[in-house]
Amino acid sequence: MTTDTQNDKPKSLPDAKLPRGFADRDALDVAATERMLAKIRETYVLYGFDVLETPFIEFTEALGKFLPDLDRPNEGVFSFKDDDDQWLSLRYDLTAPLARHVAENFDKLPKPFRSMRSGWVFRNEKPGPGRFRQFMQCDADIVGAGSVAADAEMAMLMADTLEAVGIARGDYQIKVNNRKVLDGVMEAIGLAGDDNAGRRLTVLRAIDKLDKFPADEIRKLLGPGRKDESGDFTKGAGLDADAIERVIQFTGWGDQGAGAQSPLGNLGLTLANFRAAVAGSERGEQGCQELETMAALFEAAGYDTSRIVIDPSVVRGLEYYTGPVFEAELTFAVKGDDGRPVRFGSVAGGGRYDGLVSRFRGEPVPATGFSIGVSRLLAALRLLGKIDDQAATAPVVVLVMDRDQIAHYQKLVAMLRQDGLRAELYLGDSGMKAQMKYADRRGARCVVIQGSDERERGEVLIKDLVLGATLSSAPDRDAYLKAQAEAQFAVTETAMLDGVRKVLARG
RNA sequence: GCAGCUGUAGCUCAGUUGGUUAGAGCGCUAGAUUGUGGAUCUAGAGGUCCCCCGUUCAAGCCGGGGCAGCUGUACCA
Repeated sequence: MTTDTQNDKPKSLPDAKLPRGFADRDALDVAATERMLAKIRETYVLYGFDVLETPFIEFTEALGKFLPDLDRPNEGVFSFKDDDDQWLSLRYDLTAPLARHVAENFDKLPKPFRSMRSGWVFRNEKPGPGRFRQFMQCDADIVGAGSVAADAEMAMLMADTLEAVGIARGDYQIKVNNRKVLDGVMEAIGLAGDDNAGRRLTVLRAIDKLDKFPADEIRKLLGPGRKDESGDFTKGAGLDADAIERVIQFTGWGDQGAGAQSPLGNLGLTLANFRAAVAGSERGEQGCQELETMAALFEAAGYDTSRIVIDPSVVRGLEYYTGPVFEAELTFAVKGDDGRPVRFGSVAGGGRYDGLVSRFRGEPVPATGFSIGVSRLLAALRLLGKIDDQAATAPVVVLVMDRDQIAHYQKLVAMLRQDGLRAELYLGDSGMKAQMKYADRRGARCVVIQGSDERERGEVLIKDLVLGATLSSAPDRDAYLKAQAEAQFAVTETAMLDGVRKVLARG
């Protein structure tokens, strides 16, 4: 705000640019997003969820994102101080606001409470491909249902929703795991207790990277650590060889029929692996039991392993998930503009978070839900060419040949609009050639031209720009004009609507 | 955050061992075409060589420090 700095460089103009991670969205983007959102919402509604809308801004405290031991919000969250010195934040997901809403209105709400929300969320962190600082999510959650039947329903809804937006069966996979199983594995390798909390996190993070790195790289992360290709070093969990192999074994690497790199079709074998890995852990056994129940529900509802699988590499966020977790991934390769494969990560994810509402209320309130990354899903589908970017019907452009006749041109435009045709008058200052160029850029199918000759005869000239474009290879000027005559024709003003419609109907 | 790489026209990039007026292609604007976009030809506009400091008679080029972007990695509700 210092005017001094501005005085130093009086001639410097502000850079017209956006902070990274933010993007403008044009008419095509907006239309495609709205179409996709409509399909997602329709599916959620079918499952009985009610729409809820919450504000972009909440008390930072309500979102629960203060830095540990600091009187300051987490750096990943956009935050500012209000007049009354309270920290406010832009929401970074749609789950924390739901927890606040439920806690605030607990007595009024029917329970279990089925809620869906969609909208922009904000994260102050480094963006990447398919990763923005403002992006759209669409959530569905059930609060007040502790049974894994609710979790199973979430996984099935994820599958149905992805199919509703046009992803074919087989092109996606819903992966399910259970945090209790992971906790059990930690116990089994001797990482129980508060002392080992840090190492447990490191191990879980390493497991989470199974779909990113080969098994040997994971071994390094579980053991001493790993260098990336730029030579940067990541500290490992420091497990001994035995424990490393137990973890790797749990994930199913090297085993047939289970694990991230093996076919996931055999749920029985996967579960058997899990049971072996958590042997001796009560919590781990409970997790296995839950997964088994869910698997039975999937089967009964007709969701086979081509849609929903149990996958040990799914970890999800480390902060609040307490039971089943799920994640949706696209299973086909996506190539970027440069032809290199793009890693998109999961397009949807969620799980059981029994602690989130009880944070506000001292009593246990079970909840489960998931979130679809609408922006990311759209970006992936666009790269695949699966978004039919049908432009909004391009306008008919009425050219201005004689400036003193603007009123009359306006009248022609009004006639088109009254007939329901998207139409506009050229409002710039340039000559006819530039006006044609303008119409071309607008993607207009045709233009309406009226010079003094036509006006005297009470006619307009309608030019088909698409047809006109195909006649560019005329050998000489005469042939060019002659060919052009086929692409443009004169009609009386009263027949203008029919003429324009005729051209538009040419497709 | 950490590491590596890269910053020259709107875009993609050349630019010699440091040397005078920094170039190309594409794009843009206009003319050739009584009043016609896309092709061809011609002309024109457009630059703080990322910023600052230093070395030098002389820096787009060399040195130091910033900043920004890209990639990897970390974190990710």
